[in-house]
Parts: sequence; C-alpha cells; structure tokens
Amino acid sequence: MTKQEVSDILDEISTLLELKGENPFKCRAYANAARAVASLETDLSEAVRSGALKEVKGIGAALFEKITELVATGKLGYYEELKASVPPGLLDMIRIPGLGPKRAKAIFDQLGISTVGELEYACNENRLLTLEGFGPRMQEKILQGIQYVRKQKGQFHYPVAANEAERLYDALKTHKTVQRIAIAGSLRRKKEVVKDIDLLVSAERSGPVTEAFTTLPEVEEVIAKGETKSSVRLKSGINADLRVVSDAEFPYALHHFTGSKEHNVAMRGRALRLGFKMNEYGLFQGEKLIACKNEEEIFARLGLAFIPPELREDMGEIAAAETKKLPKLIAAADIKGIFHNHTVYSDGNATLEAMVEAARSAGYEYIGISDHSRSAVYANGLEIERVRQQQKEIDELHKKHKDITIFKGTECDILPDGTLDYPDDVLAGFDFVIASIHSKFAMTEAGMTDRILKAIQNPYVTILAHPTGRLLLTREAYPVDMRKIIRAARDHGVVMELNANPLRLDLDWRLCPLAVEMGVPVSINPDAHSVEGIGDVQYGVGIARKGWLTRESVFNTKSAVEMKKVLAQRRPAPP
DNA sequence: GCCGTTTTCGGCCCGACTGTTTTCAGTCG
Repeated sequence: MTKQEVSDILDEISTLLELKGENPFKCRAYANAARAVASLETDLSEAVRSGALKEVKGIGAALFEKITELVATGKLGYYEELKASVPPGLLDMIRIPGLGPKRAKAIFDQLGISTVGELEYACNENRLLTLEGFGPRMQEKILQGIQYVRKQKGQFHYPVAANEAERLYDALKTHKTVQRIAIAGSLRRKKEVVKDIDLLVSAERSGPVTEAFTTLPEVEEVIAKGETKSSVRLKSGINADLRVVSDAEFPYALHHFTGSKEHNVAMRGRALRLGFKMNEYGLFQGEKLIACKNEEEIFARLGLAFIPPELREDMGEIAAAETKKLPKLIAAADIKGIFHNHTVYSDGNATLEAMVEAARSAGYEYIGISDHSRSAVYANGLEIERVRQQQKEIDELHKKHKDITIFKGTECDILPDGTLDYPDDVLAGFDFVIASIHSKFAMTEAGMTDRILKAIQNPYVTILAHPTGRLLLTREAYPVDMRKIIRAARDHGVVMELNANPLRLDLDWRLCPLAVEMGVPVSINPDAHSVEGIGDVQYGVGIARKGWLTRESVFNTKSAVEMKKVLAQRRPAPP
C-alpha cells in the first residue's frame, strides 16, 4: 500500500468522522496524520517497521497502530466499520459548495437523503425547507452547487487560472482607490492546480473597488459581497475572491491570504509561543500592533528569514527559516538551455530551424532536440533512417547558427519489457537520450517500477522523462515506486526530468527534495511541441522552486561548454 | 486523537460571510 493510498484513507476517515459529528479535533488529527504520511520522505513500510513513524509529529500511538494495520494487511477494520456506517453518497454531497458535514448530516438524518441525485430531487420539491436552519436561498444555492460540481470538478491548470488572475489584476490596479494590489493564494505559491483566484487590495475605502470588481465584464455571478470580502464566479468557471484591507494591514493580509492554510496554522502557533497573536490584520503583542511594512519584516519579527511564497506549505520551511537554512531557489534566468523539444519530424508543429531560432532568441545557449522514437506511431515516431536525416540537418544548422549549440537527442520509448525503442548503435549516435513511457500504462506498481528500472540501467539513457506519466486533472499517475526510481537514477547517473508542461509538472514538487537528497540532478524541460511551448519552462521553474531546488541541483543550469563536456563523458563508447 | 522549556489534562488558529435567525451555526479559506 503506497503512502498516497494510506494518506487518502486517513483523509477519508477524517471526513467520515465529521459526518458522524465526532469531536472536531479528532477529525483534524486524522487530516493532519494524512498530510504527515503523504509528505513522509522515507519509505512508509520501513518507517512502520522501524517505529520511526511514531516519532513523526501528528502521529501518536493510536494512529501508528492503525497505519501499521493498513501497511501490513492493506485493510483497516476501523475504517471498514466507519465506512459501513455512513452512506457513500454523503461523501459526494459534501463536495457541493455551501454544503458541509453538518448540513449533509441533517439532510440525511431528517430526510433520509443519501445521494446527490435524491438531494437535487428533494430541492426541486422544496423539501429542504422543512429543515430547521434551511431556507429557500440555501436550497437554491445547493441546486446551483450541484450544477457547478457536475460542470467541472472545480480545479484548473495553473496557467488557466494565472492568465485570468492577470486580467483581473490589470483591470483593478489602475482603479483610483487602489493603493497596493497582489495576487495571493495558491497562484502565488505556484501550485500545479488551482481552485480559485485570490486578489488582495489595499484602499482607504473598500466599497468602490469591491463594486468595480463585482461588475467586471469577466464576472458571471456574484457569490458574496461584504464589507471587506467579495467573491465571484467568472465566466470561465473559476471563482475569484477579493479582499480589501487598509494599506497598513496589507503585509499581514498578503501573508495570510497567500497561505497555505497549513503554513498559516504553523506560523500562528509560532507567534503564540513567542507571545504574539497573528491574524490577517496584524501581528499583535497584547493589544499593541507590531508595525511591519512588508512580509520580510513580519518574518523578521518572528525570528525568521523571508520564506518565498512557493515554500509556504508547512513542509519544513519555518524550521529552515529559523536556522537560516532556506535554499537560494532557482530562478528562470538560471536556465541556460533546454532539453526535450519536438519538431515536425515527429509530432511538433514547428520546424527544426524554427525551434532552434526560438531557443536562441529566448536567450538559451543550447537546445536539445528529441523527437519521438519509432514505436510512437501515434506521434509519427522516427524510423532509424529519419533519425540519420535529422542528425544531418542538425549538423547543417550548426554551421549556420554559431551562437547556439544544438544537441542531438531522442525521446525514446521505454517498451513494456523495459528495453529501449532503438538498438544500441543508434542510441550511440545521440548526444543525449530521454527515456519515457507512452504505452501500456496499466501495469502493477512492481511491474512498472521494474520496467523503468531496467531502462535506467541502460547506459545510453541520459534523462528519465515525466516519471509518473500523470496528466493533471485528466489522468492519474501510473503506479510506480518513485523512491526506488530515484535511487536507481543516482546509481546509474541518470537525470530526472521535471516536465514543465502545465498538464504534467512531473516530477512532482513533493519529490524534488528526495532527488536533491540523493544527489540526482533535475532537468527542467519544456517538452515543447511548438515555438510557444518553449515558454512552459516558467511553469517548471515555479514547481522547481516549490520543490526547494537551487541552481546547483538543476541540470540545465550548466553553460553550453560545461554541458558538452558532461554529455560527452556520460556517453558510453559505441558498441 | 495529538501534544507538552507552563502542562500527562485540557487545550487544540482565526475571522468573514451567508442565511437563517433575532444572536448564531455552518461553511470556507
């Protein structure tokens, strides 16, 4: 049983307990334990066996015992009983906005409704009005919520939300009452998927800017509109929140609304221990406000170095900020060249020369071309003859473009048995080889792990691409033991890709620290299929920053000269 | 259910908004 599976079950237990009306702190204990397990850096079954799991904050005797049972047997009696005592439809019901565990429980207890379908029917018959605390507006809100949940699960890829947020930001920043404005929330933290847009504004009066916000042309519907907070649904389906505070409150509010929730909880806890109280309006000692001009000063007053927003996930950043151990995070300008680029030879839509030209004008010192291999028929993968042809064209281009290095590569399929899609003599002709999986995703974890391990052992492989194969909001990752994979990458000198395509962003940022710990370099690759696709590098950099990566831990921060050397050393002698 | 340079019991982060009430519970972030 994987960490993620155990974590999901603990999370579900937390929700089930809420539905049963259990002690809220007990519910939270399970949610905390779910996070603790998911972000565990070590192997879970090993941590159970050695008892190290008991030392993890948030896991006490009772949870240790339950997790042990889960890991050992794949089952948990307590969970099974709990699940049997709550109708499964209630879990779907609480995903409806405005409907939480308390109301869902009331609806079930008093009306016997246990599915979303029944609930919709009951709303249409006005039966919710018979419940205490439910009125016509609530009933209408639930009906709309059901439609909303059906329309889409309410999550958006980062660039979709980021572009919408930019538009709102631009529309409001010129408003005459606005003093400071910022995009906060998960967008500022560069999360790979985003639920809503958080905008923060400082102004002397909240009314005018709130009015401007709620009447923007992008707005489909106003969900809430109060003194300081308003909330809208945009035509694109994304929710956007605006908070208006005074300019003096802005830094505290920016920190608060950047989150994450978990980071804020930990920060407030720290503030309490130091004799302060912290909320979105300020940092207080008793009644007295500790004046701070910006976030840096807030952190400083709490004895901390400035924590970049990307790191604010309560994943050790506060301890690192206290001991001045925060990493100097990678920046876009550190990237000196890009691997994993497709051309019209396979499924790209730009010519080889256009891609080279685009990389050059983006300021890169080198570009690695890697079209698909011959088994990738769907993507017009290259037969050996066309590989030779492309390599010739690259040689010609090199004569023409002296100021950029073009590396000859391939994105070579890892076949189901773990062998590569070209024979060794062909692989030897590339400057670099990216290995990746594009077929037969439905394997067991052990099978998939062995398949990838075998590919990593191939001496011609330079980079392992999109290691889990996930497509965010579309396709689950295939099951694979990433710890084993990263360890093998270390042993065989293979680089891990952080695929910067916003649908992938794979390697996951939560695994980046493991790569660093093992000394495995990470290559931030655009996986570009067009000239525009090269720009996706920015999303990869955002995720790399979330993953605590520095310039030193990223492969393609090397100069062209260094990279030539590294790739030449890496390449085995031809067979 | 977890946790403790104050604690092994009694706390557990904090506030805004809505919809229902007529002072507040539930939800959300």
